[in-house]
Amino acid sequence: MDSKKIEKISRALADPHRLRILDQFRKNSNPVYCSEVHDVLDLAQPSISHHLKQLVDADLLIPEKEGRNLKYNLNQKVLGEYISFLNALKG
Amino acid sequence: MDSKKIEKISRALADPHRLRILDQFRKNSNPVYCSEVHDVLDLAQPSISHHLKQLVDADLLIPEKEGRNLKYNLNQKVLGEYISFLNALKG
DNA sequence: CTAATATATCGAAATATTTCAATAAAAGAA
DNA sequence: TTCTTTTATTGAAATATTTCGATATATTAG
Repeated sequence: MDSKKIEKISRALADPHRLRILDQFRKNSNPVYCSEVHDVLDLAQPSISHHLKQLVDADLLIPEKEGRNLKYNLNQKVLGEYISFLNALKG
Repeated sequence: MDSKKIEKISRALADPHRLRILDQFRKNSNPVYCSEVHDVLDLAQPSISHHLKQLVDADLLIPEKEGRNLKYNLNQKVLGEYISFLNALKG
């Protein structure tokens, strides 16, 4: 994983709302629905859309349409690669 | 490790210059001197000071004065806790 | 088709971050 | 003490991010 990608993932993780979104995956496990995120975050709809986009653009979440709804799966592969980078840094 | 700290560490990692600073630890191993960072980054001195401060404030680097100079050690404990958080998220 | 629901995009305001010149402070050298 | 070196702080400009109202798009229901 290159440095630009590490930076992007780190930035995606650097926000309290986005961390709460990710926390849903620990509580509910995959998948998490957009509407569930709406229930948990006290933000306007465009803001939630923005935050989910950051996570998808960082490849941390994989979106999938399901009719009118949108569900997200955690990208364990990318998360694992990010963790590997940090482990290598740790030495 | 609480959410605020995860956020702070993530933000500290979300910058190309700061990632290059951390890369020095992989190349040279501990400790890394402030002057070495200066040699590697093409930034004005106050900018380097700013970036090092972000890393220290996030507890990723532990500063130590050595005469006029300043050296930094990687905080492996905190880095390990951050990795643990990510592993728990990964599930 | 029309209405309702779910999500995305646009555009602008508010806020945060990055950068550097200027300056300050700390510490050793002369 | 005075000079030099090393790092930190201040203040301001440039840039990036977050937020939301308004609006657009997509999909299903009736």
